[in-house]
Amino acid sequence: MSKYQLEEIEKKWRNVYNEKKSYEADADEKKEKFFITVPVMYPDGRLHTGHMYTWTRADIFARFQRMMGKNVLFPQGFHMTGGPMAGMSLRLKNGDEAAIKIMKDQGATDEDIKRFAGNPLELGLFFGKTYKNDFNLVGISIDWRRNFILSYTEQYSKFVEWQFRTLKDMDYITQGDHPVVWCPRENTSLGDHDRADGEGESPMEFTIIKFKADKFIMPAATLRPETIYGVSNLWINGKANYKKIRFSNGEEWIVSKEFTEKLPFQKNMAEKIEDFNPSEIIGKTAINPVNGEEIPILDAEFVKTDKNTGIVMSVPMHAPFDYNYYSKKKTEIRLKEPKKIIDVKTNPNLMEEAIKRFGSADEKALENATKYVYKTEFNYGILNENNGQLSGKPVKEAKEEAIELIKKSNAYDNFYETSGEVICRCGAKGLIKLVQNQWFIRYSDKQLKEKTIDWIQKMDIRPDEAKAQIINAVYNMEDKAATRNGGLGTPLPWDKNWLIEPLSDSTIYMAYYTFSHLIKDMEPKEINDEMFDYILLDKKLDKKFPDNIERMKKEFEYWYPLDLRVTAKELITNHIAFFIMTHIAIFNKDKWPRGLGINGWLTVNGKKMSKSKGNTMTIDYVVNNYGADAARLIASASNGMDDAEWDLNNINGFKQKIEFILELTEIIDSFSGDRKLVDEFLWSKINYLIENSEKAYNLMKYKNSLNYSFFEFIENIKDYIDYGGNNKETLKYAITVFARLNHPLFPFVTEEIDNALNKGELLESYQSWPEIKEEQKNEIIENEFDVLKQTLDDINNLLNLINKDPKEIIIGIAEKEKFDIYNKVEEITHRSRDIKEIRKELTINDFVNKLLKNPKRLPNKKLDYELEKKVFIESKEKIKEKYNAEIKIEESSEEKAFPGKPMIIIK
RNA sequence: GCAGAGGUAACGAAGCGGUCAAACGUGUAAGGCUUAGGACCUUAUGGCUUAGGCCUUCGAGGGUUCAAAUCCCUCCCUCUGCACCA
Repeated sequence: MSKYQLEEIEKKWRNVYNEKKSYEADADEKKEKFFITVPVMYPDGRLHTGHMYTWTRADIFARFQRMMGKNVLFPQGFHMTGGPMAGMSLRLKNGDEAAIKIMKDQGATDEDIKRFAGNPLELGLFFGKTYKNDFNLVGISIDWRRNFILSYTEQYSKFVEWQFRTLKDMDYITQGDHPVVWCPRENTSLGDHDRADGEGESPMEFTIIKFKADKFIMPAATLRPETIYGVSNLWINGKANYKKIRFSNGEEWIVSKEFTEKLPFQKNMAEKIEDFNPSEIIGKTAINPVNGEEIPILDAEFVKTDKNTGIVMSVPMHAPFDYNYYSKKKTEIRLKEPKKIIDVKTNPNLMEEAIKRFGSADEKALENATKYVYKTEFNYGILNENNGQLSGKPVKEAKEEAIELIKKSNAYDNFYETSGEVICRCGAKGLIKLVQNQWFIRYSDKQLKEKTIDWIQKMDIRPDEAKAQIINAVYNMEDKAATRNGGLGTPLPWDKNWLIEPLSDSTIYMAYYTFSHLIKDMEPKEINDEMFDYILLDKKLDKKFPDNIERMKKEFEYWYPLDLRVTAKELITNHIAFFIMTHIAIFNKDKWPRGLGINGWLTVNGKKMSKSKGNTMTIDYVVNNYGADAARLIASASNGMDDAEWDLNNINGFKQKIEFILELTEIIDSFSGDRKLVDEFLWSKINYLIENSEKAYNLMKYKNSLNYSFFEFIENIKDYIDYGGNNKETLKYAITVFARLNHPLFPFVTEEIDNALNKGELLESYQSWPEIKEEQKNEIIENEFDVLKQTLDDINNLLNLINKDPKEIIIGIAEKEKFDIYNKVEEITHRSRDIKEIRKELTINDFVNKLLKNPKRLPNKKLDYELEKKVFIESKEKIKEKYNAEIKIEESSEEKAFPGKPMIIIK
């Protein structure tokens, strides 16, 4: 009959925790506080165990801190700002079958789906509810009173407005144009997650150089304006559709038909668009705006019209495509020798070399050659004497100056294209829209960066490796577009056409948790900036605030700053950086965040657990089948930022060991022996285990904590019994400590065990973490029991070798003199490991020679002659039982009897 | 491409100058228990070895050191982020 009735146990303690409101925390000046958060969730689908990973890790820390006697606040909010939920709602409204199936698979009824279709918020509220259930099931210790929803909770929107006005007052907000990948059909920006294809592609800026030809302008698009002095001709595709467009300033451009369709997304509308036949201009000349040179306009089929303007400037000596086609043309008509304008010292004939190496037979070959030439020239090229004002500049630095030059000649413009093809989920091809008058947060601010990096150096970051990454992220930070025009969110207070986007309205909301349960009762219109200035920035105002606001201030003052923010590694370069920087920008120094915990993914068979891979398990499934405590094993799957492999096989071993402890708890009264050496051994070990698990918990290295607090702990209890330990007090103490060390990991079953033995208070409710007792530590005893263990191993080995049942086993302990020499050498090793030096301090004999034979294996732990003997004598009965043979323990002067390695004779 | 983090036995993962053939877990194998299977217990799990021994290993190659998985250099491979997107 199984002792581990996990369902009953977990239900029982879940109820107790609920009744006692164990997770609800309020300001209490008498207790030290600890404030921990995990980022808000976007409730657009059911949670699975992969999500659980981060929250369980945070919860373990929260419980650990409670046991250290701290008043712990662990709140959790949701957010519904942004696009995807609105997108899903829209898809449901359009009757998209795939979308409907996704919802149904996650437990939504037809009724629900109808509701979602009209209102994305309904969808969020629906899943939000399931999240609360799932969290409670697993025992995530959240204070739900403080839950709120970004930016659906009206009071919170007031907070965000305050945040943005404050940033604006501090001059951290600017306005400007900004290119984004855009879906022309859905009329919205296309984030990576909204794309059917082309993840990771981004806007790429091309320079447009306006070449005059007749009365027209031939706008050539290029990534390399610095090659302007090397232009030999322009290319136009004689077989493609071109248009002539006129702008309000009177300029007339010749461009591809496709370009005219993209143009409105980035520039002012053309006044007039007419068809244009490229043959009208082929063979005529254009003027290089920088040096006035006349160059021919030539026909080329390779010119693609769906990229850029459809007009290409040709630099044969530095672009393999141009080189290839120009060479061919040269045999048809008379053309000038192209000019070489970039020198690379190590590769004087770079172009020939590239063509030879990659070939010129097809596009692929030419593309590879192009990559090679561009890269080499960019890194090592110098503009030679043919470059007018640019002569002598390294290619790396010439681009900006070339653009200046082109601007001066009134020939500059620019255009954005996607860096690769992007397809929207709706099927439309993505393009670049230049969003105008976009609002930015100035994260590029140098002083702010410096202050932030300074602070990050001082923060507690777990694991340590994450620190460099975060500093790097801040260092490279650019201005962040903070608004968007679609989806859900809080309108920007001074420009209500814009909504504040999700990564910008979620940088300091942790402060809101401290009073979210109080502000909930206020009418949004009662809430104003003055009040937030007073609560959050401690601005002394000539004004008396009502009691509720004083209470909010008190909560904020008590709980803030945030002690630990726990999140997965992919948020480092965006959310985490924004979060720290905004805190530093807005708050006083004593409110800046103190710590971070970063983790990797949860993987199954090496693949990230995610819905799209179909390798997930829902929370309720895991809890119902394996129990909440076992489900929490997830959190100990890894120590740091590396991905953590989740293996259900681990659960069996866990359960079995728990049962062992539960059984021991039940029969605890049957242990009635006196205290012996082996008791001292276990007491000493327990201190070692407490120390190490505490260290591991503090670093959030839960894989290590599990090792110490669980596996090694049980091994030691087993050893204790194996070596003849039989004392009730010792075992009771051991199991009590065991329960407590494991409580953060497995709250329910450990509460049960502790309660059965001690009938005390809840482990969550007072300083229940076991103390380390220095006076119980005894290194030599631990060493001598290692000797015992090692000796038993050796006996096993020998028995395997000789393969017979032993009648008698003689264990010969070395003489006291040998121990003295051994310990002396051990002591000397701390000063010197030079064999010659050690020899000087000893009288040489055979034993000393043997001891010093291998410099790698010098004595390294203290031993004790009396103890070694006693350990074996005390365990004699147990050894006898084990091997079913006569056991003789005696002193031996044989060579084989070594301190820490008794002689073994098997008869 | 740029930036950061990693590569340890069948797998996950500790160790981060000497106690290292390498914790711990999982898997696998043998024996025990059981009518049987599962679960459980014991033992083994780099190679060789009929008395506790020897040899070869910590991505690859060099180097520093009496001593390197651990420190330094070069190379190869994997993961993460690159922003308006949750």
